[in-house]
Amino acid sequence: MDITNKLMIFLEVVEQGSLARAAELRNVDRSVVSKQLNKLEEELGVRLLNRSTRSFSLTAAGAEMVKKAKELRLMLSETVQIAENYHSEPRGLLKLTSSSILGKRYIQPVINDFQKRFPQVEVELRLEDRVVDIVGEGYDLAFRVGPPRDSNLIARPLARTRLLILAAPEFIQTYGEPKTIEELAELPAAIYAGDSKKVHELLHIDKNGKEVATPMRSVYRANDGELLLAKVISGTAYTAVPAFIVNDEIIKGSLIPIMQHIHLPEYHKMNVVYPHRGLPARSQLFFDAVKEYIGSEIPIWEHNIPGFEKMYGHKPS
Amino acid sequence: MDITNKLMIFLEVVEQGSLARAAELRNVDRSVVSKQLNKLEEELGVRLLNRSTRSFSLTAAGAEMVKKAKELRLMLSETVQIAENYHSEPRGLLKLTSSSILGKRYIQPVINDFQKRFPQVEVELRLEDRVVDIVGEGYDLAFRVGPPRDSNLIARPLARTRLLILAAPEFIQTYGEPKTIEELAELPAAIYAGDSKKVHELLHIDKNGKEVATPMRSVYRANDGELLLAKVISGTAYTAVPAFIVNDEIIKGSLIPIMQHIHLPEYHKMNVVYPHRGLPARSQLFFDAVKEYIGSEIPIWEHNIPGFEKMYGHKPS
DNA sequence: ACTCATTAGTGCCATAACGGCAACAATAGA
DNA sequence: TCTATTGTTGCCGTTATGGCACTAATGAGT
Repeated sequence: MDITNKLMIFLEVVEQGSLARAAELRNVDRSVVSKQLNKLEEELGVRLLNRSTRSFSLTAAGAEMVKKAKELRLMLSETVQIAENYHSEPRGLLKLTSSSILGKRYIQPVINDFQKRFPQVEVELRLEDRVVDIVGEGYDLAFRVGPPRDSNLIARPLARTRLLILAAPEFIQTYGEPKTIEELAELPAAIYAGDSKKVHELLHIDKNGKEVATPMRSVYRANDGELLLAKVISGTAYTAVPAFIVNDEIIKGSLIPIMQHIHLPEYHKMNVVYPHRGLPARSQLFFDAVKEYIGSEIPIWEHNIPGFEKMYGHKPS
Repeated sequence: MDITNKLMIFLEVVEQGSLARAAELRNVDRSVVSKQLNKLEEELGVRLLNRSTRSFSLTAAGAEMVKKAKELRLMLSETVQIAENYHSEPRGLLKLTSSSILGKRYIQPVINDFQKRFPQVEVELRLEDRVVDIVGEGYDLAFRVGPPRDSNLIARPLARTRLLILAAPEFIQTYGEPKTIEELAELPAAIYAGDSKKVHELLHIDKNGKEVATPMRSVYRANDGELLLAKVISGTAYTAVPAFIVNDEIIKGSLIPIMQHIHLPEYHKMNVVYPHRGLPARSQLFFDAVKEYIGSEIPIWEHNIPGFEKMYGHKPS
């Protein structure tokens, strides 16, 4: 193992905050990281990290070396990228992350065909509803709703996602169908509560064209869309969710879009996020495959909602 | 061995023009280079070189990869440089090249003291009168007379070198002392003939201030200054040489500066040449040590030529 | 066209480096 | 004070490296 790889290990230790986590990330023993770090410092003749068993700090040399190592990593990935540009067939590992539903419904179904077309590509799909470190954990693509939080990442739109408000027929029988926002606000709600966001207010556009936030009376929270739908189907709450969460519930009559007359603002787009320009071919091809699967005009999930175009004040595309 | 080192091997093959020469440079078996190159191509999934047993050509990918590899090499050396800046003591190998006389007379004598001061520095001094590839052969410093041929190299002046015309007393007894350039031109001459330059004409500045080249009647050529002096001491030829070649011959009376009244132009400076800015500490320190040894005003070799300041129309410093 | 010196490639094998395991010391939080 | 976790290091099995020997290819010289 030579100096560049050792520098990459060093960089990962710094970025992950511990040798142990860097080792876990690399799927190697902690001793490997410890020994290679020691060797690096010996080779360079300078201490990079002051470390104890629970923490470390960068030396001045280490801080400067971190910058250099980042440049090296970028350059190395550009180098590999150059080679990949000459590949007749895409190859290598494609490491993807997305939220649970996104992954199961809209990514997983694409993979088999994709791998038939490109048998030399290995795909790893990890469903993470938490905020992940896309760069640090080595993802090629991350599928997300909303803009990325890290401005160093690049986001490319995949599809629009629009909200709708759902209730079960039994819920309506029990509470009556609400006609105004005020009436809705009094009803029990199931809301999404993920690591990074909670939807505890409903935004709508009033008659004057202003965005108004109305608190929802939360009786249930979950970080999984399917859990939310299950609660709503049980007839004990309504929910406001993006359309991609809906499967065939509306078609089957298990769920009914309610308050269709109100004007909801456009929700965040679904994006693909990745670390830097110049996607490997396999990433670009997979992105294209998912986009084709979802549909570039009307997303596939909107086909599960008859008449969706006319609801909630949506403008036709 | 991982990808960076393999890329460095690839680059060296390209720069050296053959696997065999790259192997020689690295002091490894040819099979090592062959195997690592093949591995690199396998890892990148692209052919970099089309090769036969006698030649190779770069593929398009290879050409692009060469550029990248050069950037990587530069970045790696900057990385090592950063570390070296933090060394409390200079350390590592200092690889030097110079011509034979330069090395023996003005570099070798500096090394012991230098290594007493900096015991962690290993010095390799190679005497090469041929043109060497400073970058390709991994030299830290090259000691040269005259400007470097490669504009990517940096030259820092070390000392002035001035010519003088020497003959033995016996030569003068045999041929008489020449009084004009024309008379000199008729006499047998020993001339320097290295790989890169031959001194077969004598330049002088005439009464009108113009540089005039006068052919020398060569009866002897050598690529070593000491060989030239030996021939001149034998009384069978005169020579025109830079002053640093002279040892104690003039003081002992074995050689006499002749034609002192003519005006010789300033000769090339002695330079230290190195590949790029940001010398490692040990290089800078060695440069300083040699400069101090030679003398920053009047070079040490001029002390072997009494009255040299007043000869050949030299302007005082 | 032939010969020859040199180069590139590859199988085999000894050696060195790598990576994992286990044990231990250090440490931060409870 | 205790405990869980982290970083370090000795030891050992595995893997990669590097060298040797051999072979095929090739360009220069005759």
